Amino acid sequence: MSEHVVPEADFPPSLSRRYYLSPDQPFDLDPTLSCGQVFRWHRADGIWYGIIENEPVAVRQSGSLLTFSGCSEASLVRYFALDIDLGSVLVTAGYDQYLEAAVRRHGGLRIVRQEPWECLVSYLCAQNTSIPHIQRMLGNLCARAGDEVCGPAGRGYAFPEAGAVASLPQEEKRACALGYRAGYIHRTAEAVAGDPDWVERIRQMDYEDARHEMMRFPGAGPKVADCILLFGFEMYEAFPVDVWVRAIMKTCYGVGSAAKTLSPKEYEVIRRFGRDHFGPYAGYAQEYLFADRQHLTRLNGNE
DNA sequence: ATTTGACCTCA
DNA sequence: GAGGTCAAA
Repeated sequence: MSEHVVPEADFPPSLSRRYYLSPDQPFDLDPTLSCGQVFRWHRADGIWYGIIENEPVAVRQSGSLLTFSGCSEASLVRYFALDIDLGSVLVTAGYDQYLEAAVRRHGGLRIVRQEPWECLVSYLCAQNTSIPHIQRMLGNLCARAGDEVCGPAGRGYAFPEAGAVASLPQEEKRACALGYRAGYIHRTAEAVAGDPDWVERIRQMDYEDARHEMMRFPGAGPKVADCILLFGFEMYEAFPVDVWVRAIMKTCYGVGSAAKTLSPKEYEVIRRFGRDHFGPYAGYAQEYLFADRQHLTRLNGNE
């Protein structure tokens, strides 16, 4: 697994820094990093390894204590969104019985602040496949096109800039197991490399306009656009609808059809319901419902 | 304007 | 068939 951050010399790094969570600041590393919002973290012996701002980072949690190394406290707080008042977010998001059950089982899950470019590529990869495959694609891409980075927490690969992705030879891309997504990623990388201000432009738009703008990238449809705005741009009203969320919304809220495939029209109906029902933090509600999918899709909806 | 099938890869 | 998208009916 050389594409991941690995500790130097095969023994755990000394996690020299400490951060204490306050009692009114719920946070849990495990559900946050394993819920499927990020794909480049991995856990070994109770320690999570990943990259924040191009630096290898190691983090461990025991209760309210976070021990970590490789980045500053400010970077850690920012990345894991520890400055967000999760309690009031979830109250705002409409605390119904389903959300309550999901929060009970996955408490402390936070939406992390991903880099927009990495987030964009990640969700182009994420269409129509499984999480292990997504992890493999991104790991391959970083190992082949990203710079190697070292630090006190270990070593790994930075996520490659758009220019580096665009200029990665065709056969190298194929070897990343991107499949037909390679074409999307190549053309999107070219567009981004030639438009360095794209992030600032999106940031200045409201959610609906940003969504429209995101869908101009090849391979970015409604689902991908909503994921990037939610995970990469802090637009918490975004309500991505995948097959799981669709099933949950049907089972628990009676929204949507029984058709085999999810049409653009039905996507609109469900995301609008989500936004209206859960409010400006609908995306947070979506993450908790998604995290609890195996439970929620087994309900009969009549209780 | 809506619906259908192909698409890489891996399970 | 999968945590979709696109282009062609």
